[in-house]
Amino acid sequence: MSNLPPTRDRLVAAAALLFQRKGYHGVGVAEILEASEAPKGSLYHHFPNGKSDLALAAAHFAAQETLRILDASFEDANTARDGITTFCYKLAKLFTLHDNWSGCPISSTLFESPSNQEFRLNTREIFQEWHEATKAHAIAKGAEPENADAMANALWMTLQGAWTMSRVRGTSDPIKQVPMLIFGS
Amino acid sequence: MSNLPPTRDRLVAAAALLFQRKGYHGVGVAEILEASEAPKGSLYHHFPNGKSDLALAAAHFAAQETLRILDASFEDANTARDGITTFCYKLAKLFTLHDNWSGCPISSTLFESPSNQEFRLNTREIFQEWHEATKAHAIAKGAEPENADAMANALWMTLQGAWTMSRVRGTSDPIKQVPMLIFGS
Amino acid sequence: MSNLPPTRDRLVAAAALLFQRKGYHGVGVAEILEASEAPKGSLYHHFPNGKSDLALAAAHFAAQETLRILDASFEDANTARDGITTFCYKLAKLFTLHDNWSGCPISSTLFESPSNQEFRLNTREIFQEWHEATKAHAIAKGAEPENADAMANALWMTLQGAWTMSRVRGTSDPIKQVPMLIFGS
Amino acid sequence: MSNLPPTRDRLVAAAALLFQRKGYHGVGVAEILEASEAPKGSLYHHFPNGKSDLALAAAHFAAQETLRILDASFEDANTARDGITTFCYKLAKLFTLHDNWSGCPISSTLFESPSNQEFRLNTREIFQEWHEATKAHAIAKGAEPENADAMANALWMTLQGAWTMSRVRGTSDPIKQVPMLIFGS
DNA sequence: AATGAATGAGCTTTCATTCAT
DNA sequence: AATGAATGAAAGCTCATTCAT
Repeated sequence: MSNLPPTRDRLVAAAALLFQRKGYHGVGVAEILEASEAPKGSLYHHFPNGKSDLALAAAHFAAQETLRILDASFEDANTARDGITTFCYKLAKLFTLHDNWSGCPISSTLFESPSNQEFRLNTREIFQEWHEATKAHAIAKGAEPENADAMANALWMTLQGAWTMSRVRGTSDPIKQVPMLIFGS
Repeated sequence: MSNLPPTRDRLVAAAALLFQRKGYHGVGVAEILEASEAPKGSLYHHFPNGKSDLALAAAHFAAQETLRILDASFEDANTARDGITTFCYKLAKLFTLHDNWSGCPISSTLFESPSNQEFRLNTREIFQEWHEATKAHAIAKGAEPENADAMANALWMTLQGAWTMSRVRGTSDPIKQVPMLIFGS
Repeated sequence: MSNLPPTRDRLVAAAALLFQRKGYHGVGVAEILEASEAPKGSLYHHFPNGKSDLALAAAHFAAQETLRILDASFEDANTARDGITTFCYKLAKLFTLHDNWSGCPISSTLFESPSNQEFRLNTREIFQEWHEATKAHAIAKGAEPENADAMANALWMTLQGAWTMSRVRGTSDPIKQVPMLIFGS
Repeated sequence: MSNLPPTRDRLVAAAALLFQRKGYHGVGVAEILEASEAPKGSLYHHFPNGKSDLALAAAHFAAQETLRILDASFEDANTARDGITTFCYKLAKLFTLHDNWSGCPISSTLFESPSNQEFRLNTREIFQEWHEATKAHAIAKGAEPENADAMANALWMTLQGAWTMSRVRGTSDPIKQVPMLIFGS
């Protein structure tokens, strides 16, 4: 009867997309329910703590997606710089696909209220994973460990700024500028 | 003759602070009213379109504050790098004063605003002003125009990322790293 | 199986009564909620568009009630005039029961509705039903089709005026005058 | 400097028009102020009791206008029927000019809430004036006093219904039907 | 595992009015 | 006679969540 993925998965995927575009407080549960074609009562069946549980699941889901893109970017790369450059161009393409609006999937989803310590901790954990993965890829492509660490740090910091700037300017150009900013022209 | 009625000013200042910390949707009008000690009906007298109007006014107010800090940072600077470094340290200090939480006063305030289009227009305008002011200061301190432009671009992009990272990590370290990231160690 | 949830029914019945007496803008949702002993959130569960949706439902509910009174009035009538006269007296009695105030249940409810266009569509539909039912009854009691049509037209137009006049004068006399006005003394 | 009528007159005229179209509760004081280009604070200068005072003034203003139209209609009439027919056609024309929407200027303005005894009394008074004027005109054109009284009664009752029906159907036809309904074809 | 009606606190906004000048 | 800023009660509505089935 249904080729759709299970309800839980649909909820997570829809939530990830919506939170990334409109922020945690900018999306209502009703909107997520409608977008995922999930029945009204099922959210609290799968996520007993409701919206915040769902946001955490959505953030971790999006984090994995991002890691997959990172891995793919380094697959055929000769150098760390190559891998990072490919990664940024893939993100730029995604940004354009998402109507030139969606930002960092994690900070958009989990980061609107200072009082939520759990959100902050999850964000740190995810950013740490991203950092480690990037560093490992750089080392695998021949970078010195110390250098690889600085590179990963510069990448993710600059990328955060680029996501913001791309949203403001309505173009993916800032995201594409990231490699130049961190490696020099 | 040019001094606005205090109520309006109080509303704008309170809104700027709150939006910067909690985001547009994270702050209710009741909270702003309470913080500014303004009666409920006054908001709509001064800002007929309500919360979104107030957010715009708050963003422009915060933008001017930021410009003042920039100007002060360059006052006693010998070089462009000096001025930018001082500016980042002043922002880092402010960040710490604000409970290690508040981010870019503009994107925090306007990012989740109902209308993306209006947000973009106003934010671009403000960022453009910041860019031009920075560039002018750099040139005044002896930088080549072309170089000054690149410097301003790198500053504001990296700073956006640093604001986000500082919020995530709960420390002003990322903001302090900005000069190193854009000028090299 | 076909009995709607009581909450929805209570809302509609209470709204019909209140709108008929005080008009669309003269009744607040809080008043309807209180009269129907329904919790605040239920209204928007059953009527997603809120007050205006409820007013439409209330108008259609009241229209059916009115049709039932019309049918009952013609049940034991020998002639069309008899049926119409009985109908007017029944309405006059209801008017008195309702504190000499309530007017046409449809125009009272929908006249000030936000959208003139939607009001017109729904009111025309209801008035058409009333007209057809009246005409059919008249024919069933032996009236010529052409004559029955004119009779129905005269009845409903005059009755509208009588409802207004009765409200102004605070007495059901104008409603009782209707048969005389349309048939002659 | 200004060819505009005095502020008070502009307020009354604007209010009369707006109330006639949207009802007492359907019009806010802000809307009236804007339509009459009156300064914000002047309403309570001219009408110490505010909106309700203004509505009474607007109703009496509209009542005089209507009387003027009635007088004009009888000026060149040979019979009472002629005068009434002309009057109805003039009103039908006005109805069309007012976007096929505005109803009886008095009941629209003063008649939305049962609790307002003052409004009800003023409406009765105005309707009485209309009735007397009509009766006097009919007698002047040769009608028997008793007949003239019945005629006036039928006119105003049917006209109230016709105003409602015209609004519902979006055409002035019901108003034009009035003479036929009260005099026969 | 799944459902949709029910819930009431809280939201932004509109309202007619009052005040100081 | 005239002004516009100030006012807070009340408006309609949205929200994330809970409940009975």
